[in-house]
Amino acid sequence: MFIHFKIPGGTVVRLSVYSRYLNGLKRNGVHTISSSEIAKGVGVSSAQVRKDIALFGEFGTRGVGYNLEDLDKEILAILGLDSTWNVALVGMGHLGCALASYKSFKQRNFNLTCTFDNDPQKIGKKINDIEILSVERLEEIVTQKQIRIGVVTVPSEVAQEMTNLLIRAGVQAILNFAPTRLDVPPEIVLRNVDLAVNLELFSFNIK
Amino acid sequence: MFIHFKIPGGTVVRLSVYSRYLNGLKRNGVHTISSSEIAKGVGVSSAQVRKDIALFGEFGTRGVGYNLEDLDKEILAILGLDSTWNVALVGMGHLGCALASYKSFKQRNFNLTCTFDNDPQKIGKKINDIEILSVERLEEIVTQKQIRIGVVTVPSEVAQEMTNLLIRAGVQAILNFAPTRLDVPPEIVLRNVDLAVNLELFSFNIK
DNA sequence: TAGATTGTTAATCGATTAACAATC
DNA sequence: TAGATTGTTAATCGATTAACAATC
Repeated sequence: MFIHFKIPGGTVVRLSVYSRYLNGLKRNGVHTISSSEIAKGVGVSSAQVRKDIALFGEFGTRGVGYNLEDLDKEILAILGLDSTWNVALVGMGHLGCALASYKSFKQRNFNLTCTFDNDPQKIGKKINDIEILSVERLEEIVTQKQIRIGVVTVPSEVAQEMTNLLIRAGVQAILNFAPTRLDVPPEIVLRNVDLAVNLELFSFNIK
Repeated sequence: MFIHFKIPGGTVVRLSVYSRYLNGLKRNGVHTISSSEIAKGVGVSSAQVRKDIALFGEFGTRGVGYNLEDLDKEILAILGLDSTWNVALVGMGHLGCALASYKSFKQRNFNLTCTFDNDPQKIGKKINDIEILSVERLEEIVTQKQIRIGVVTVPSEVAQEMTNLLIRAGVQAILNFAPTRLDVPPEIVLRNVDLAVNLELFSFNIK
């Protein structure tokens, strides 16, 4: 699929939401679903649903709706979830362990291939069947396994260093949980998950 | 401060970012800062910085810039971070423990007052000086301590049940990490942190 | 006064919503 | 044919950017 125009960021987030909603429905033997049913299920307008989907092609039938299974497959393909993605995780503290045991990842075709830490106490142990390896071997192994996505759950002080290692090993996207600004070359896709910001939106809203 | 017009959601997120940037600067003895310096520091346009700030009042001096300390205090007050917020956390698995040890919360005036779990093995233990209590006591204690913010880090199956308990106990805002849609009354502020969505944005972007 | 930078208005841009022709 | 629902266009809404008068 070649998309040569700009897709709004919001559309991609919503497609991800639609996708999980459709996944949850499938087992009930439903075969057809309308944009307004999806809209109701996830809390957006039906026009929004149709617009988001129609950006990528004509997947529905006028007067009828969308075939559930087809639509599900199409959206998975749009999101790139029709093939497996290998992921490397650096920093096996509490947050790293939490992510390593997170079942939704595997369900959605993300394969946590290897995890790293620098604590000799942790190296060699297994979390969820994945061995914790020494960061000394990070570059070698991530390169060798051609991993394209890295997750950084180390303390802020070493986050940049670990990021550099991941980039040298060839990852293209980095999900950063350390509360610090990372410097990455423009071709690397960086997303920061800031847990503090969520609470600050609350204090603003309910103060 | 009474704000009687609508504040864009993006503005609040950016104020939170400006605030942490200003906090990081203070020690260097800088007294004045311009919108373009802030803009450069956090990666937005200077017009955006001025617009965001000016929504709440005239905090700068034309021809000069903003007084660093004053601006810092004003933004903290806007975000409601000039007073302490008590927070209750339900579910002391890996993610709960990770959040309980997260230092930025305390730094930003969020006080993790109590944590709950239903595992007898965990109840009574301490994480970061905070005792883990039985969920049976949740309603009683959250009510008594007048806690207004709840964080849900339990498995999806019990997330709604724990949410109901928190709401009955009087919390006004809920931060949900369980990958499930929660039903809450309209007056409750709900935010969902979806860890899977971040990876799906990657697979879309780099596929 | 000349230089700098805010606060604000107007212009631009982009995203959402409404409406409806096309079509099953 | 009548009823339903998509795909798409046009209208609306909101947020960002550009520009500049006000002011130190």
